[in-house]
Amino acid sequence: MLSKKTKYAFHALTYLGKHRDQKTVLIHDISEEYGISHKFLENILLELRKAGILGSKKGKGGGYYLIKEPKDVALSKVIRLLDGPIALLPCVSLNYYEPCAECKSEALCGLNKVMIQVRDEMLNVLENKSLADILDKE
Amino acid sequence: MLSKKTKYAFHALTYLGKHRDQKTVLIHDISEEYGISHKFLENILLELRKAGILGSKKGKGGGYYLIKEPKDVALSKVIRLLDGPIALLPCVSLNYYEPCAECKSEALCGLNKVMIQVRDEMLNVLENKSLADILDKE
DNA sequence: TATTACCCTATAATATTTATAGACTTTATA
DNA sequence: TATAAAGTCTATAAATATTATAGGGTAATA
Repeated sequence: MLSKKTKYAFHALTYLGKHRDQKTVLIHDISEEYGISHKFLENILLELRKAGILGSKKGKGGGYYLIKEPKDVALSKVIRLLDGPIALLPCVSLNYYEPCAECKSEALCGLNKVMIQVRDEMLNVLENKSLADILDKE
Repeated sequence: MLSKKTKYAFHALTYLGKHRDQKTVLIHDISEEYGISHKFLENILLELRKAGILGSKKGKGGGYYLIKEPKDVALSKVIRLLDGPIALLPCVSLNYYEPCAECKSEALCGLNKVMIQVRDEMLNVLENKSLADILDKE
């Protein structure tokens, strides 16, 4: 399951996407809208900014804004950023690969093979759907 | 990511699948083979038994054995049993449905729609692949 | 009837996730 | 230029979930 962090990130991005006409949006406004702790959200937005998805402006009149086109923000990117691997096993993760501790041989592991399929099916959706697809439906 | 519990369950099932010729297999043998804590594994096997996947026999000469054909043990069943929902959001889970706390309207939620797609793609593999597919490759 | 091996519940240890705190920097504007 | 607004950053606390252990109970076998 996606963590709250990731869900909150999607909510924030949706809100920012809907308010692209404004120069900036306050953390406060987003946290109010979804009932998210201001400080918790702060950390999330910071990560999104460091990843180049959001921009920010300090000081009075400041806030956050989308720096990318919604269509260029793949859902997979957001999930990986906040939650880490999308794959169900570390040994089939493209971005966070690690061998499985108890596994003797990846080549001979039947689970490994199936989980590669699952991963690819998931990515097929998550890499090709973007913030734009979410915004469309709201 | 799958929990250790689920991974251990798959290992145990694989081991039991490979030793179907024997009447029973000791917890001990499985825990040795994969370096899993005996007691931890015990709880897992118990759950698999309660779910009707394994049978057991008490006393001397006892142990566990597969009660179903490997092809009839869908991977999705094992994951749901030990890990809970396969879906990435509670609001799109078929077996563990819950509304999302911060979500105002499921019908208007863009994430909801995409995550249904992801779930279906995952299930497309996990419902149709079984223990038999894992055994094949080992 | 002694021994083996699973049954079951409770609890402890650890790790992860979620949330909070507080001091700091930048910016607008009165 | 003083003040208040708003994001920055790091640390830590609280809550929750996962992983592991403990120990007595029950059934089967020889």
